[in-house]
Amino acid sequence: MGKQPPEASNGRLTLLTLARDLGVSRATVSNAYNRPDQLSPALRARILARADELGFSGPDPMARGLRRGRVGAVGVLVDEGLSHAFSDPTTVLFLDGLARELQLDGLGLLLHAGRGDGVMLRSIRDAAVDAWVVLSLPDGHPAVSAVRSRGRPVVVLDQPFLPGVPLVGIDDAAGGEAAVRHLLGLGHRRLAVLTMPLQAGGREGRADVRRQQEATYQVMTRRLAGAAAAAAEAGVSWDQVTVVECMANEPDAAARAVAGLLAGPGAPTGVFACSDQLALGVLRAARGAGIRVPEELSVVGFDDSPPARVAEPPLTTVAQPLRGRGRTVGALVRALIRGEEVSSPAKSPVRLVLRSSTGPLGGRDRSSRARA
Amino acid sequence: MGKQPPEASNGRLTLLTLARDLGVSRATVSNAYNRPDQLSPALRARILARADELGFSGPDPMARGLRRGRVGAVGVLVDEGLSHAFSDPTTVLFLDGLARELQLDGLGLLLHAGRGDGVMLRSIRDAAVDAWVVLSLPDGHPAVSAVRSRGRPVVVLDQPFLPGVPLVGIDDAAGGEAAVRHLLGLGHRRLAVLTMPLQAGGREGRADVRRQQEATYQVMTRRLAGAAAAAAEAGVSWDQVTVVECMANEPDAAARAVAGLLAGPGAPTGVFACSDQLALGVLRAARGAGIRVPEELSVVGFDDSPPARVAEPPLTTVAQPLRGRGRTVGALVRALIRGEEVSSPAKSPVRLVLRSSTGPLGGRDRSSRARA
DNA sequence: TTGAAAGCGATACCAA
DNA sequence: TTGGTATCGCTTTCAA
Repeated sequence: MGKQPPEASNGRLTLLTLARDLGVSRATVSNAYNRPDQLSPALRARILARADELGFSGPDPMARGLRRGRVGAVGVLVDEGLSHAFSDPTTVLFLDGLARELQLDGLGLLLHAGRGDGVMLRSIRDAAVDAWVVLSLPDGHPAVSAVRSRGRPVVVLDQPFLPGVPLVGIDDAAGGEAAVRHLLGLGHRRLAVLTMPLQAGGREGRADVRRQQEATYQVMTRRLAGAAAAAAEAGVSWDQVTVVECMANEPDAAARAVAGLLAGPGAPTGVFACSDQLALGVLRAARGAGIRVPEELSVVGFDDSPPARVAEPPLTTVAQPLRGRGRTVGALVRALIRGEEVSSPAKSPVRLVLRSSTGPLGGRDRSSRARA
Repeated sequence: MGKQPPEASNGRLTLLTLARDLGVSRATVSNAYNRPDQLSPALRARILARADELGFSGPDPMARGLRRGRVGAVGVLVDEGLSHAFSDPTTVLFLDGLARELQLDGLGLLLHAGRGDGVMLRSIRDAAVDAWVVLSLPDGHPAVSAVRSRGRPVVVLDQPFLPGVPLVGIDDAAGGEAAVRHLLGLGHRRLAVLTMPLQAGGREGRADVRRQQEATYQVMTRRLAGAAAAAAEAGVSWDQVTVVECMANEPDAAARAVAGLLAGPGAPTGVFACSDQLALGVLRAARGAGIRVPEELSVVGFDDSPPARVAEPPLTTVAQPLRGRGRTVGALVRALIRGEEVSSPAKSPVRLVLRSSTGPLGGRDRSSRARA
């Protein structure tokens, strides 16, 4: 007796408390929860029943986690605040796919949002997780190195590229190229490209080539490169293409950013927005300015998110698998946690979906466009 | 020596490894991380620097969690899938407020979504969290009891009511009442009320009084009760009010649910939708049917979510603090984790926000409404 | 099928 | 200011 731990000295219920109560060893109780095959069904039932009576809800997750080396949670790093992230249907669908896949192994999602300030870094350092998912963060985001130093598996969505870390991405360049080629094919020559923030803390307005090259969001770099390639192919100089950066990946930001552009002289007749969110903003701005789409203005989006389908008019856009990428990332994470080696899967192909937000140049009456 | 643990036998880096390397005790290293005031700045700097060199990213969260009895995470229970939950701006803003508040104590959010199936219950049982937030779940949702039995603090948003568990809610009845009274005040007598699902797994279509009473989403019960009270006050029998239940709290579901209603004879001239999401669906359906709002149809929403402001026309709606409720819940959770006693705060007041989706009966030409 | 004992890695007393 | 030591609650060989 003397050697035995004090009887629930704590008041808290533990495996041991329960074992004592039932007159069995803790190992047996543990097995009742973790290895049903290691004891008789009858005994197991008795244990579980008694546990329920006593209000014992199973082994303490922390202790079990320490012992087993796994907690059953995956940390997810998202840019900016939660409301920012979740206001983007693209992210939401990704997370949904990810959550579903991870649930297969009973893994939960631990969200970490922020710009990489001290608080965020601390909470990354202290988070009890088995692996990490980096959700499209810019180069140099402090959270990324914080996560890497934790020494657990990491999977990156889209960006940043990290040597030795599996990355799930798409062919962004091909997407940008397809979008712009489509506009050019319709006869448009006065083009504008709308980008999400090119660096942490976006800047609104024209982005010159230098700003484009300094982008820390590689996804943007690649889509722009694709767009430029398509332009070059058609003999359109990239300098003639107006590249406008938005403050955020939100319709409002895009609407604000293009308002002046659409109204001015020499306004573009074709716009490639690097996300559907931005494209929706362009549609809104056009509507506000009385510009008809697609008769007077063609708009191409990117993502093929649900709102693209119900937009007015429905958006021509570059489709990428949204929920599917979540599942892909989830599968990689699961494999890594199991200790398997994995490498980045091939980039998902993209596909231009034609809807009614694009049309031939001068498809109808363009005179109403004359203003000022 | 003999008694000392093996030298990093594991290969893994621990406090002890580092302590040995530096020739100090583990307590000192621990203090370097957790109690800077317990050692000289110089020593602390030396320890941290060496840790960085060695790639030691701080104390193991699980071990620390076990020892301290806290992990630094809060479990959040949401209905249905993540994509469902996040497609509702109301939820997103709530989570944003919650996350911000919890971040003050370095607490992360561990998401648990689902209908309460075995997988969800298991992951609740195994989740390492310090407290729980229940996000508007119906009575009898299995996850709720799973969470309670975990014996950690719980805070409920809106529903279900649990004795002894703090709940943050609003005056739903007053909201419903204000909405319907407003419609009645404008002269509307042919009314319809649109509800979110009344039970887990909604049903689309007319909800008779019995169905209304059997609702397991108490929030709906209360809003309907408020609406009924306003009707009674104006001498309108509740039987004359068409109550339609939607399959989900989404515009599409609402649009589907009311399509027939708006077209038919004796169509309502005033609709109270129990959420902005639903109200947006009504606007869409009306537009699709060529019914002008507010000239031919008045629509009141609930929540005052961001889309309500930019809707066409902007929605008259019952405003409730969205992000603010997240902060409130977060503050309660923090207090509970600190071991303080808390009780439910007073219900937030609601306030009817008048915009342009409502107007007097027959405000303009109603003849165009004649059909069939 | 069951039980005893050895850690998992860290924290927080209490001495020194 | 620093170091020893008990303990947090559980899982998992290994014997019985």
